[in-house]
Amino acid sequence: MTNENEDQSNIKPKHFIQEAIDEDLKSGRFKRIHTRFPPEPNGYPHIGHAKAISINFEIAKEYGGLCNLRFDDTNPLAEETEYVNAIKEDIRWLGYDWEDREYYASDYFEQLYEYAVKLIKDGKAYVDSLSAEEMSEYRGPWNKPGKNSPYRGRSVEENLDLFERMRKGEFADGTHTLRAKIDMASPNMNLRDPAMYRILKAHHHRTGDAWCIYPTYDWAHGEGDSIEGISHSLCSMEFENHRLLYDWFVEQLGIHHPRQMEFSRLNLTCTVMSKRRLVKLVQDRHVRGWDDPRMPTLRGMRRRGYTPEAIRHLCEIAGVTKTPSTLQMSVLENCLREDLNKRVLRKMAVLHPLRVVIENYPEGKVEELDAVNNPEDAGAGTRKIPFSRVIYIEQDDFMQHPPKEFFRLAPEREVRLRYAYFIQCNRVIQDRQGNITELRCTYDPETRGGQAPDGRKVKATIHWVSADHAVDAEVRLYDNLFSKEDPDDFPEGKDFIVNLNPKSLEILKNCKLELSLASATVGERFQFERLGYFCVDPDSSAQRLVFNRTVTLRDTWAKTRKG
RNA sequence: UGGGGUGUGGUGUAACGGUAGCACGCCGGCCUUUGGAGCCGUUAGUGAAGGUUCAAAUCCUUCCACCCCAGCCA
Repeated sequence: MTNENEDQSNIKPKHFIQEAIDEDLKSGRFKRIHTRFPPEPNGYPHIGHAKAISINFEIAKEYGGLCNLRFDDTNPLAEETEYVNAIKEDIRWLGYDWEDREYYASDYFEQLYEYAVKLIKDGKAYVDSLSAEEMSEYRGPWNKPGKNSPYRGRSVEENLDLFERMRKGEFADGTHTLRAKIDMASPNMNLRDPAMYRILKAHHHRTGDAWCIYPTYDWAHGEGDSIEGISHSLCSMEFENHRLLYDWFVEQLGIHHPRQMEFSRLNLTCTVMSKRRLVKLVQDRHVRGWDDPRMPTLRGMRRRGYTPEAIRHLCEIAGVTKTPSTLQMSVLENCLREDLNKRVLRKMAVLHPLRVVIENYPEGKVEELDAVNNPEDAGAGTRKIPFSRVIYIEQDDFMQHPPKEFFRLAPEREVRLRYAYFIQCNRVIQDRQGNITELRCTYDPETRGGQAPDGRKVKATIHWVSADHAVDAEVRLYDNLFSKEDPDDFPEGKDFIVNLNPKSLEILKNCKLELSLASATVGERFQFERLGYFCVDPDSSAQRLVFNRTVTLRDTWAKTRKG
């Protein structure tokens, strides 16, 4: 039982769409809330789409309403069944469910045709026979009114006849269009007699060859919303200019009138979101494909190891506003770490192995040491890890001539091997080029488990893997795809490709993992202690494990090292 | 150039005429068998100029900046 005055600070403020919905419910404009997510099946969803998905589904949930999935498939030239499947898969992965409400704009083609006939009969639509170029000329520029098409005055009968023959396929592509008769002088370009149908003798992914005229977005979208009984049609800001037209169509038809509201899209630093740019990255092989772990596509992020929870949380904290904005990648990374830290098992893995021989440890001896699976979750328990005379540590964890802020292993210095013993470095072995190839150390048998009975402290704890028990693996390290926060900030005469981060992918082939990782399965996520979060890539086989680094741990040492 | 929209610390977001708050980042400290996590603290903001008011991020006026629109794309 909570007291209403108890803690006002925990009440989440409502965004402008929620406030509008509250009013609409209060005024009786709508009795219940029904939203929809309306993707065009012409590409793979990315994190920007995740925001639209989450807004629509979350609002429906919050108000006890429903959210439909509706494919906006009015352009057969761009759309494919492969994409509808991909979109469904990604929405489900994000954690949203449209139940049996999977609709298609193409479900409404017949109804739309009848609506169009009604508008023609009412004298509100006409068949135009201007070419695309002519139509553009007649439309005029922003600051001057357009001119009426010479065909604007056709009789209802002639329009009806022509429109029917358009449907029958009597005319070639592009020879006629059906246009709404609104106002060629409107300052809003969308109202200058917008096209409603174009002739397109193209195969549609669902209706096949049944149609050779296809409705435009403006003509189909609001009507689809209306047919489905949508209350709030939420879309991104670029459709704000279309709202007058949206309203005009449903008003003329006298059908259920949903309320369109616009919010600004989600942008992220160091990546690109536009379809055109994403296609270029894939086509020109700057990435391996749509599911490349560096891509902002949901399949890319999934492969990288992102959790749906982290993505949903990002959408939540990004907020819903009309302000154009770009979130910093660190916000996403923080959402991810927050989520992964709580639930993921810790393992030890050495990415850049440096061989260490513990000279006073008996040859052939193996001990099983206890390690904590997740310090954030006592229920995750412990595991045994093998320790022996030869181990690998991270190359970065040793410095021959350490600066004073470095407190890992160095000559004559003692550190703790996590969950094992204190070791001290006695000798550095180098090859002819001066590369450090091996360390000779001694351990203190009294420090088993990591504590010295004499109370002696060490300044660092480092991770390690027993050489004889190590699992070999490939690890792929990812960094931002673009090195510039804004990839579109490029010199004149160049394009965004110049801002690609040359170090966005680094492949390590000789990594040593703790034994228990041998049975890891594709998609499983772990924290490699002191390094970051990693997940098993589908490229893994029984012979060879492949891990992706999802995100690093926060690394304050790396920061002081640079600064 | 016409229309539509948006301006709050570096970034994102609160405030609905009454103490400019939160998150990420940054910087510093505590703690630590992960230089992780956690905890504490610092820094920094109302696009500009006028006006109304006891009081303005909020209301009014003017200006400035940025985004969207001239597809038979969505």
